[in-house]
This record gives sequence, structure tokens and C-alpha cells, in this order.
Amino acid sequence: MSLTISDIAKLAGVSRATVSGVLNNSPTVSERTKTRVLAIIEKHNYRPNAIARALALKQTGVIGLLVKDISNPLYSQIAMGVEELCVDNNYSVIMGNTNTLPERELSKINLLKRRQVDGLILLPVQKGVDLGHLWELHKENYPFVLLAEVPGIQADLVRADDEKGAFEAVDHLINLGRRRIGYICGPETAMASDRRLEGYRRALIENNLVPGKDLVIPCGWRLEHGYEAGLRLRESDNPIPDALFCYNDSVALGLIRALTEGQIDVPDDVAVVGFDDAPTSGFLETALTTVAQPAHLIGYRAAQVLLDRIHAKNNSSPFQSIFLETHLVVRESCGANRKGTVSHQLNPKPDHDLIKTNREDQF
Amino acid sequence: MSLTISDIAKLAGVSRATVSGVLNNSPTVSERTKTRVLAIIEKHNYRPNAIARALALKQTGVIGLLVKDISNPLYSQIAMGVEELCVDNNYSVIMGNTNTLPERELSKINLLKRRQVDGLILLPVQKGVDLGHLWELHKENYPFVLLAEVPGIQADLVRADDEKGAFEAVDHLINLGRRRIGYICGPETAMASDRRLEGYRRALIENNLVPGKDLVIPCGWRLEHGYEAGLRLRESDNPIPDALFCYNDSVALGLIRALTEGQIDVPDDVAVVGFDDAPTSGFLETALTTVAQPAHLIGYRAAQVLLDRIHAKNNSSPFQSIFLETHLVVRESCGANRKGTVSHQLNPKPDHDLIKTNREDQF
DNA sequence: TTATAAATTTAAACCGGTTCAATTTCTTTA
DNA sequence: TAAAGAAATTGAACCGGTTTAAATTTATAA
Repeated sequence: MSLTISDIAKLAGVSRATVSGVLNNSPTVSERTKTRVLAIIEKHNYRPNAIARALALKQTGVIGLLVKDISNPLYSQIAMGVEELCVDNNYSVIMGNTNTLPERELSKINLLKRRQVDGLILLPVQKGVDLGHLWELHKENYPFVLLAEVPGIQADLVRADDEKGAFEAVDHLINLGRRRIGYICGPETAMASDRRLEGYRRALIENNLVPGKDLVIPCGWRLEHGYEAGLRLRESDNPIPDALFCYNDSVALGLIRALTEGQIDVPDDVAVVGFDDAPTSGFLETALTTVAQPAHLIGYRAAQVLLDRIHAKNNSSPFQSIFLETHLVVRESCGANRKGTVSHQLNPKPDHDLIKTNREDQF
Repeated sequence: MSLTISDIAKLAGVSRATVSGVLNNSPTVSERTKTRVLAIIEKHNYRPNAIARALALKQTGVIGLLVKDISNPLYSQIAMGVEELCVDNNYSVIMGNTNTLPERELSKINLLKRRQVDGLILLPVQKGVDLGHLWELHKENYPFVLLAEVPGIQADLVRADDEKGAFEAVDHLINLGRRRIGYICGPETAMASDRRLEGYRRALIENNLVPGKDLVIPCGWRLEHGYEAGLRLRESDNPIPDALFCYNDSVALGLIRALTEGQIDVPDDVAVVGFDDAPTSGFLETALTTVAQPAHLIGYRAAQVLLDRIHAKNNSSPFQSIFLETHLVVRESCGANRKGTVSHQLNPKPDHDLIKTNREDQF
């Protein structure tokens, strides 16, 4: 159907090798023939077949991105960050959702490998799960970067500094005078939840508060989970905490809904802080105080690290761990601002060149 | 590095053609050799190179999906629907965001064509824009399906029935006793906004109300746009309408925020209805009444139509237009339910097999 | 046992690019 | 003007699969 390099060669009266030279502007082809061939390419609107090129070059210019659930705004923003760097470098990205199922993760990784993607960015299913396939990637020296730690796997890693973000949020609550502060946990499999718990604990301890076991409330990551946690709190015999730090904004939202349904006022009765800074969080009737993750930047940096590794001649360079700064967005739900003022602080537009990484560990 | 078909052939003591036969289980290869070769493939964990296969077969098993902005939950859900059908059929999807920029749409389509994707699902930039590239796709007989009409382009189309959805929403408001009902428009380039406006108008007219020009308020599609529209309403000399039907949930959210900041109560002073049923909408302090789009199903069906067209021997079958039913999710923001009851109706899990399309036009 | 038909297997061409050693053409210099 | 050297071009092999006509093996019938 469409033209091939042979067609162009014939039309230009040169060999395929020469056309190839023109396409990859090799210095050995003369200006004269270059312009002539280019004119013919232009005239017939010839575009080289990327599949054939990939086969010859043994690289596709495609990377794979596997997340748990692209409909989570955090992950979709990460995906956009990944894409942005990729388009700048003429890479394409094949996307997939694992739905937090290890077997899906496995099968999708295998499919991507069959498709010869040049590298992988993975938000892996974590903890308590067979990770043979990740170990295999490592053994095969397949380039990949993780968006969350996986115990026992050494690889490049890019994520937010959860512990510090959590610390700052809880510290802020304490400075506002809150004392009985609870943590609404994320899913048990998420290491990010553990780290946020650590930050929460550290903030309490450094402020001479006791991190009581009863204040750590198991939950999940979705709106419904937060809602149910709120119902449980309402029905609990224990007095309700005066502040709740939540695993993420979805949980916070569901929680607030359940609390206010039960006539418990946010923030007067209980302050609530989320995590992620979802797009809607600043526009809620009670705008949500939250820890903003640089989601777009996480994706951008992850892609950067991946492409670096793909292009590295010696792919023996040490693995990087990049922890990006979060920042606390103070709004109404923690009681700092008076309700009823224009206070939805928007996400600052990320400026990649200016942002410094927190620390870069080396293994 | 990894094994090729030749390696396997050598190991099994057969020709490459035979191994190929085994892989594609051709009936001509005998059971005996098939099991023998299979054992060797298994033993060495050989997986055929999809790129080489794609080159030989002239089909990649990859489709492209281009949306405006994957971080919009509507589009990410559509993307998940697309993906679901694709994994079932061993297709992969390359995703891209156009950011509503025609030039990005053009360049990404071209890149995808170079990558020899078997087909395209497009949420195109619409209205008032050069559409030469879409016209070209059509001319080249490249399989693609649209998620929104493009004037002058004939192609398969899958989308929600906006007009009817809008009609039902506004009709419901009228039945609740609201009379001065406004429409907060989407972006000017979106045909969906036009159709929702039509549904809004029809509902007014069929209920003997006059669709006043001053009640149609230009806006956009994002939270900020809705917020600004709310500010403008507050500052306007005209009396505030007693109900507002919004282009989407984001706009509704921003709007509600602006209204309540100005001590205008939702729903007592003004009822608000959104569109899309974003995940958070049911968990807001004032849960949002909204028109749910079957986003997942839209993606699923679009992928179905596309793969059908890809596999059609004669790709001269008539174009389909599939309009999927929306459904009105009544919550608190329109004043029907008493505030403070558990009323967040969740998205029903889509059941693809049961859902019937609204109508299927043929060209 | 042999001729013939049926079932298997294989060699070779092909998909559309890239690469590099070998060849041809162009410059330079003696 | 011829020889040497530099610049440009090209033929052929290769990437890792699929396909098909031809060759080989096996089965069946005479």
C-alpha cells in the first residue's frame, strides 16, 4: 500500500542504502543527493516503517507503563508526566492497568517484553506477593524503573517522600492545637501507607505525644473505604479523635462525607488532612488540606531515568533512588483558614528544571 | 540475547518453518513434532519476537488511543474500557494526550501510523479546526473510530446520548418545581456541549418554559471555569437562577464552591446538576446530582467496533454510530433528597452483555 | 512389492528497514 | 595525465518472524 524505502530508492535512482543514509542523515551522503532524495520523500510523503526499523535496530522506541488503575488521578498525572518526556524524545508509551492483580502484572510484563519495548515503568503490586517476574527483569538486565519499592528488588526508583510529607501534615495539625490525632491507613499491601504511618508517628513523638494503637485505623484507598471508616468511627465507643490524617484524598473525602452525615463538623469537631492533592480537593465545600505529590514530575523523572538507562552504553551504572518533595497545601479542612474565603490553592505548575531531588541514594 | 526461532529450530532438529507452524498451530504439523517442539519452547522459555512477527504479518496487534487529557476521569475510564477489550484480544494500546491541540493530534496520529498501529480510537479536537489529517485517514481507509463527531468526517462513532441525558436532567429539575433554569456551557469547541444545550432547550420547551438567552452561560470544562462562572453569577445584576445544569461535574463542583462561598445555598437557593458522574461526585458534602455516562462501556464498545473493522475482510461495511444511554443519578444537589442521608448512589458496575445500544445509524 | 496418494517437512523468498565491506566516482597531487 | 587518496555509493547480509511451492517421508491400495 504505502511506499517503502525501495520505492523511494527506485524513484530517486539510488540504492536503498543511500535512502537510509538520508533518513538518518549520515554524513557520508553528499548534499546533492540528499536534497534530491529528500525532495522525493517529501513529494510522496514517504514515512519509514517503524516496525522494520525496530527489527533492524533491535529497539522499538516504545516503553511500557504499568500502573494499578489509570483512573486514579494520581496515576493518570504520573502517566502524563511520563508521556511528556517521551514525546520530547520520540518515544511512545504502551499503557496498561494491573488492577492490583499480580497475575495481570506478570502477563502484561510478558506481553510488553514480547513487543520488545525498550524499557518499563512499573507501579508494582507490593508486599506479600510473588515477585519472580520482577526478579527476572533484573536478571535479564531489562531496563525498568519502579514507582514504589519492592522488597528484595534492586532497581531505579522514583517516588514522593511520603514519610516527610506525612510528618509535615501531622506536625501542622499539632501546631494547630490538635492532640488526639488518628491515621486512616491505606491498603495493607501499600508500602506508601507504612511510610506515611512512620511520618505520622515521628511527628507525634517529636511533639511529645503518644502514638496510641487505637488511633491507627485500618482502611483502604477508595472513597468507599473512607466512607466506611467514617461510619465505623461514628459507631465506635472511643471518643472521636480531634484530627485525622488520611492515606489519600479519596479516603479523606469518603470520611468527611460519613462524618458530616453524622453531624460531626469538619474542621470544628475534627480536622482532616488528605494526601495527593487531587484536582477536586481545592474546590470542595470544605476545601481539603492535603499533602501534594508532584505527580507529573514523578512520571517525568521516572521516564528520564529510564531513557538514561536505556541509552547508557554501560548499563552498569548504579541504581538511583529519587525521592521527590511533597508540599503541604493548607486549606479549610484542618481548621487553619476561616471557612468561606477563597482559599483553593491550586497545584503550582511544575517546573521540572528547577526542582531538585531530595536525595539520591546509590546501591 | 534471547532465543530466536532459529535457535529453537536447531535445538529441536527441525526447520524454522516447522517451529513457526507449531507456534501458530498449523494443522499440517504432526502431533509428534508439535509436542516435541513445544517441550523445547517451554524448556527454554522461548517467546516469539512480536516485532518480527508484525513485520511479516503487516499487523502489529497494537491500536492507538488519543484523548484530550487522560487525567480527566471520564477519559481514563474510557481508556480502561478500551484496554479491557484489547487484553481479551491480545491487543496492546499506545496512549497519547493531545491536550486539545490540533497540531499534537496531527503529529501523534502520524507517529502512530509510522508505528503501524492496526487502528485508532480518537477523541478528536473538534469544531473550528483543520481536519485534514482525519480526512486523510478516511481516504487511506485506515481503521479508526471516533468518540465524538467531527463535521465532514465519516467514520464509526461511539458516544453517549448527550441530548437525551441533558433532557432528562433538566426535565427532572422542572418536575422538582424549578423554573428559572440555566445552562453552564462547556468549551465552545465541544460538540457535546451543543447537544446538551439542545436537550436542555427541548426540556424547557416541552414544559412550556422559555429558554432565555441570558440563562445560557459560557464557561469551560475545568474546575476553575466553573468557579469563575459562579463568581460571575454572584456579581451579575440578573437574579440568580433557581437551578443550573452544568456541562460536567468539574464545572458543577467549581460552581458550587463559588456559590456557597457567596452564601448561596445549594440546593435550597439553587439546584445544581452535573454531567459524567465523576467518582467523587457521590461523596461530596452536598452529593452531586449528575448524568452518568457509561464511560467504561464507551471505551469497550469503541474498541469492539475498531477490532471488528480491523478484522473485517471487506472493510466496506457501513459506518456505525452508537449512542449509549446515560442515566440520571439523583442525589442532593438538586434538592430532591433531604441532606444528611446516605445517598451516594454508586456507579453500577457495567454489564456489557446486557446493555443495548440506543440506535445504530448507517451511512 | 510397488505405484500412488496423503501427510509432513523444508528451502527460499519475503516483510522494510540498517550496516558495512567493497566498489565506483571524484579530487588532488606529482 | 596518471596515480593516489578521499568521498560517495552500493550490494549483500542481516534483524526474526511467515508463507508457499517443492521435496521428502509415510500411508494406502493394487
